[in-house]
Amino acid sequence: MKIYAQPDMEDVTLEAVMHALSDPCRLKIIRTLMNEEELACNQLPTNVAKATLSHHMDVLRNAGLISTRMQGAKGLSTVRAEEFVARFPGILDLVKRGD
Amino acid sequence: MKIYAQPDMEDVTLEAVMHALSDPCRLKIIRTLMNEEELACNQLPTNVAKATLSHHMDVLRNAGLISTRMQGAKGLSTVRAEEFVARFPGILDLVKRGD
DNA sequence: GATATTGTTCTAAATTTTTCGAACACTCGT
DNA sequence: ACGAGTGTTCGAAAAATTTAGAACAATATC
Repeated sequence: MKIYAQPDMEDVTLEAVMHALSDPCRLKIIRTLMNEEELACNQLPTNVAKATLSHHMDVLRNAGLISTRMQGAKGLSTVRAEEFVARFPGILDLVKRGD
Repeated sequence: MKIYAQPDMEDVTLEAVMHALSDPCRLKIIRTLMNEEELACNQLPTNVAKATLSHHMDVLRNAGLISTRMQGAKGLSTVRAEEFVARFPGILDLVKRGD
């Protein structure tokens, strides 16, 4: 069973966050997860191949934006909202607003 | 005399902002400009060639982050702090904090 | 056990970004 | 007018990102 490592929020850099959120596909993923609680990859609204999506999820994880837990064969992901907001206040509000 | 067009802040997208601030060189430029008021390109702390710097300044301008006015042969740039904060609250504070 | 589902990893191609040299235009000081 | 300084633009190389097909591992379902 795959264990997803997530960085300590302390270790996440603003640069990594900015990069993670500079891609339309990843932005869409985060926006979706902010509304829908916990979702598996195949519930996410993308048109990319699964290998590509897997990569995007990795970028988001490494930027401290999401955490993923395995439930059976599925990896359920959520936004690390509370922690993230504590470290980078403002960002998620802007993402949510989305304009 | 070169006139620098700057976008209406309304037209700036979050994605463009995120991209602009995802580069270490550009991040450093903004941080410097936040402390130093108005600076010409050659006052900025970079190790890149001038053509490269010119490109970075373009990216920052297009993301609504800076404006540039000509004074003689120099282009003096400043952060569009007030406008930018009004549209994207939180971001500049995080950039300034810089950790 | 056989088959489908879920998602990762490897490898590589396509695309985008970053970079810079050289040529150019403009301003300033002399 | 000349030379130095400032920065843009063109053209192209280098580097990083995005993308996906195929093989794979693990779980779930029948």
